[in-house]
Amino acid sequence: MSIAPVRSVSSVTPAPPRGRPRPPSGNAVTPTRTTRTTTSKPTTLRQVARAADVSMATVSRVLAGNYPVAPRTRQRVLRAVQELDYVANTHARALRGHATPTVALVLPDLRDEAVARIAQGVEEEATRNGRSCLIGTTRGDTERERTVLRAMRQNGAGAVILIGGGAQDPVHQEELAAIAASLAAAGSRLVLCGRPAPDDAMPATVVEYDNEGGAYAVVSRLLVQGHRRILFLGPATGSTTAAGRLAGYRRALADFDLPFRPELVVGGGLGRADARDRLARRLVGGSDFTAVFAVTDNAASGALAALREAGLRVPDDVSLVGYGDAECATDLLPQLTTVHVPYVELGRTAVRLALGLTEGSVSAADQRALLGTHVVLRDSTAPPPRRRPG
Amino acid sequence: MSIAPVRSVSSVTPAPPRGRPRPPSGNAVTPTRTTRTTTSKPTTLRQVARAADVSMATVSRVLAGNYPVAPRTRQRVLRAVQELDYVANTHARALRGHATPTVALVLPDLRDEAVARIAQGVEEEATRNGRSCLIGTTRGDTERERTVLRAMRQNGAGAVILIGGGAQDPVHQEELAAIAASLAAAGSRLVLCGRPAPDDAMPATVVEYDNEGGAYAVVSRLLVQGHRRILFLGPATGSTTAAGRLAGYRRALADFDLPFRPELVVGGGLGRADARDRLARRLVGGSDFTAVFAVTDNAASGALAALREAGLRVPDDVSLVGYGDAECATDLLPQLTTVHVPYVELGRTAVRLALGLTEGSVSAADQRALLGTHVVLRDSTAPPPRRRPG
DNA sequence: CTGTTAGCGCCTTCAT
DNA sequence: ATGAAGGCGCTAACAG
Repeated sequence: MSIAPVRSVSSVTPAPPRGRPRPPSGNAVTPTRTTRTTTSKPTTLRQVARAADVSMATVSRVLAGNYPVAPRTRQRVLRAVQELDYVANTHARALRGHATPTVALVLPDLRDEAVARIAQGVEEEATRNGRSCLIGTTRGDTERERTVLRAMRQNGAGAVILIGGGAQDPVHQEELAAIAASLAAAGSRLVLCGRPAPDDAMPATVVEYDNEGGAYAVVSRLLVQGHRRILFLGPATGSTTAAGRLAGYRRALADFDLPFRPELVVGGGLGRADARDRLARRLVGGSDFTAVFAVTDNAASGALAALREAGLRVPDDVSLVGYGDAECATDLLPQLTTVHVPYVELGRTAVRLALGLTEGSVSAADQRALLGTHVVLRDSTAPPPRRRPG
Repeated sequence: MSIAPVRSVSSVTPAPPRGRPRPPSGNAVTPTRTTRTTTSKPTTLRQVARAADVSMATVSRVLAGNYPVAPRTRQRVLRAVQELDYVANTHARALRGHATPTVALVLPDLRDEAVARIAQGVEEEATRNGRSCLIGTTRGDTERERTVLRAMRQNGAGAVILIGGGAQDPVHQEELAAIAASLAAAGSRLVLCGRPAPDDAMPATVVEYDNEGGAYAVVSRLLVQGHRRILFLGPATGSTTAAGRLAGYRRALADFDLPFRPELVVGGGLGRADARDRLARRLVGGSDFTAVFAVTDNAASGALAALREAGLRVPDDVSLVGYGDAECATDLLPQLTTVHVPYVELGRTAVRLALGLTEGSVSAADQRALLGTHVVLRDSTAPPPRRRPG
């Protein structure tokens, strides 16, 4: 309910320049630092060479360290490098063939917890392999997605990892396939991460997690505890993610010889507010279920609120499970039983596959990885009460 | 309590190569796509020129579009470009002076919600200005921080934005200052984001938010409601962030002519678990306060759990406020009154300052921006009960 | 309108 | 052990 009223307290303050003028700063910050205050262009190899009174080749060799150089010359060069604060120009180096291929990461929005986790994994594994990591966001806009992907390709990314490119739009899929092909032709590679492969013909590596299996496991858990009427809270269609979870739900029911009851599918979105509203409406006439399987932890959070408002205790009256093992899962009271998704590892794996670092790797052609999920048992489930509440 | 037991459900599956061999795929993905299946090097301008039977300069001009070219030739060139799937080499272009300077982003961990928000802001503003965005994580390791910063500098970043470089270590600060100077000398710039300037002599731009003011505002709010004994839940020292919030708390008290009572400072960390434990212990002998100011929303979440376990209702018995306006603030029941921090805008501003895009900008030297915070009123506060509970 | 030429900064043979 | 020279792919003068 209460959409937060907002009270402005302090306002934006484009601050004045620092109060006191920078003091002369008695000791130089770094002994060897010269006073190069002018905003100038970076030092070049040639300048270093001149300063050290050697040829450019020698400087290069000293820096590369893969060739014998007289100790005395080396010292001189090194000092000049220090003195001039020389740093090699990456572009020139790349041009010469010594490129450090970049790993490009394209994602909808970093504020999404799952996305952020994958991104963290990607970045870690990328730098672990000496690659730097370029990032671009799309806000879920398919057109922007293509633009960004192309930009990444142009930037010479050695691999492009796409998170959440699961748009159903067939046109977009074709474009994506074209980009993937183009990338492949340039010796790079497209990796789809965290979403099932959209098209079997797309020349892309796919890294996904056992979405359906996780749903199956957590619903089975409820069934084993004795629950027979389990609400599915979330969209039955639309996102492939939700569809997969529904599939797992249904398979679990089938394994227990229980019929699938469409009236136990509530629908709605993946978010908290929607879940809360939908469930609250569903609860007006009392509850005809003993457990709720929410498609996401956020939805579960909403469900918890709705249940509580309806006077139902969790897990005493109704059991509740979520999906994703988000931070909020442990913030809830009771702490939420949920399905853990190895997002960070997903990102790591994506990079490994993209770089061809997988042991026992298959052909250089398309590959695929499926990471396991597992149930995290917390406090939101219990056997169903003797008598149905409500 | 219940540290989640973990049940492994499905395991890691290095999947076999795709089942059916790629079908001939009746229609080519893209009409103009030629079959370049070999993982080769990207097409060069020269190849395009040869294919179109023109000089390299002409191709360049067609692509740049800033020079008249005969329509017929233009067509030929364009087709060749399509045909060969040509993409300009960024490095070569950069070398020639047409560099699109990169914005580098250095941060401890993307999984942190606040960090992710800042990062999102940085990325948005960077691409909005035609810059690509390089990212590197440090895990809070100061040495790694320096390494990453230097790497960014070497990568030719046009600006480097550092999130959370608030380590107290003076040695690190000096190193940082040196890097900042080096960056400045190369025509780039270091922007410290979301943390107060560590050293007044550091040649860096600083973007921060009104940390102390937010604390002052939210505590004032409690005081206005009639609360007189307000618990400060969080570290009193150590992090500058917490220190600033404590300062705001104290100033609010002072403005109400109330003494600062050290026994109302609970201590602990910024996280949820610690807050919960500390507060629970504090509550054994009953509560001697009517409100709690938690330094972070996570801490507030922990506090809520502890209060509930102690049989105290929020806000009926005890009011609770947090800081940061995290996602979880609305997930809690009751929804948490907290201080909103404009993290995304912080990131945006950092980029704008870094790129010198601020209107009415000051000298090119150090600048500083202070963004306002504001209280978000939700449901976790109320006037204190008549009689002190407990 | 188009082609030729000369580098951007670096690395790497090839000569000394 | 060091220097000179050529070229990575591209663009911007300068000719035609």
